[in-house]
Amino acid sequence: MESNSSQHQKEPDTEKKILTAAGKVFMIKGKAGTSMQDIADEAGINRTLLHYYFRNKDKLFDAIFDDVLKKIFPIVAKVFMDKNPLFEKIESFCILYIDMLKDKPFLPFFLFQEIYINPKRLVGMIKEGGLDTFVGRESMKKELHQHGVDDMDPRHLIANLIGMVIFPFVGRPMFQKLAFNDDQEAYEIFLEQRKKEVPEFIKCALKGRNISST
Amino acid sequence: MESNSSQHQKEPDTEKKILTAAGKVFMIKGKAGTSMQDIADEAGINRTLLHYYFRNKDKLFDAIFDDVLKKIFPIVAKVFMDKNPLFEKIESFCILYIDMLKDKPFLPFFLFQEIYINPKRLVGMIKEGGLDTFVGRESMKKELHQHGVDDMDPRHLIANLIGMVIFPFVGRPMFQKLAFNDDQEAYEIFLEQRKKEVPEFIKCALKGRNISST
DNA sequence: GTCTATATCGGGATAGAC
DNA sequence: GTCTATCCCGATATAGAC
Repeated sequence: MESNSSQHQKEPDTEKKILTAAGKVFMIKGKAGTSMQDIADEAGINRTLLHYYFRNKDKLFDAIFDDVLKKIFPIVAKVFMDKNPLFEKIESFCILYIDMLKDKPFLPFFLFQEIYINPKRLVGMIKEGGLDTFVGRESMKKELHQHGVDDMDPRHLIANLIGMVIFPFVGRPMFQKLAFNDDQEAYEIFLEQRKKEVPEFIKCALKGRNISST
Repeated sequence: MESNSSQHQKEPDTEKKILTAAGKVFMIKGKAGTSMQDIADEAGINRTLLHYYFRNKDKLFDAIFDDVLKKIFPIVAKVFMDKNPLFEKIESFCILYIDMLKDKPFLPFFLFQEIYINPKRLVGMIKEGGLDTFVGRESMKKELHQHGVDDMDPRHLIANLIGMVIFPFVGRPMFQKLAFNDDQEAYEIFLEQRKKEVPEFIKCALKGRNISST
């Protein structure tokens, strides 16, 4: 019988509520800028419960950070590991990544910031993720060659791709204000458009480059 | 005579040292993550001097932030305001921006973060900068038209441009590790290459798009 | 598991001597 | 202008009652 637990709120899962709240607040305010109280407020619970479940702030942050990595790595890896044709990979990357960022816009931000401050994390991260060296670069070069592009380091292509996808999210407040007069709705549409716009841009760039060199 | 000041270290300018140190530390650790002691250590001075010169942490941060804005705005504005041909604007933007970021790699980071946390700043910022509404968009559309591109919102072009330029800096630790096996030197070269690579990529993209639609 | 009360510490800020 | 000493508060963290 668990009828006696009815008074205890029987919250669907306090731990889960904490993780959700912490993820949200940490992402926006950063680790240092976030207090345990902030998280407790966001979760609607007592502050000391955070310690009960996660011992201390560091541990809680780590839990969030690991979680974030688990979500983002498979997506990034897709571009390098997949066996699909180049443009298909790029397209699916854009869709996946943009959808994820719509859900968690601060994610790249959060990631990059923490790694800047604490680069050690990167080492363990990579070993766990099994991305020890950068596989797939040679194969990408080959793919570019098949499209008639021989004079481009694939890493430039990767940087271009990721940069184009990420920017509207990390720079959102500024860009939305300056370029969209703070029209939220228009910006949402813009973000959605980029799922097609970015792959198209890349496709044209590679095609244009190809033609120019013949 | 100022011979009597010889004991006093006669520092070339304490205030300047503070600004330099604060700029560095704030950018890397963020406002919340930086303590006054951190800055004092970086500057090699006593902590209370920071208060003597800037009263409190907020004021010191504001001084840094304003300074950053003054540097970055003219560069960004250049893309929209200039009367040069489109590709020249893009090229000079890339060179200016990349050179600046080589000097202050955390700058976009720092900017975006602060604006995310404190969007109010944006308002005052824009009014000071005189960028009230987004001028230059129509003229950009015209320019694109001259290049045979009619089906592209110039804002996508802007987002692409800025994203491509910024990413290698904000994502540096991760990207350098994953794509360059942490080879610092190779990465510097890569960054330098992007001054040509990005404009070239854009040029080809627009050309490719143009041809495809004819 | 959840709460209240409390210990402890670090960081911001000021006063005042030099 | 620069330093030491000190105040104060906010935030982490723990102990212990329920």
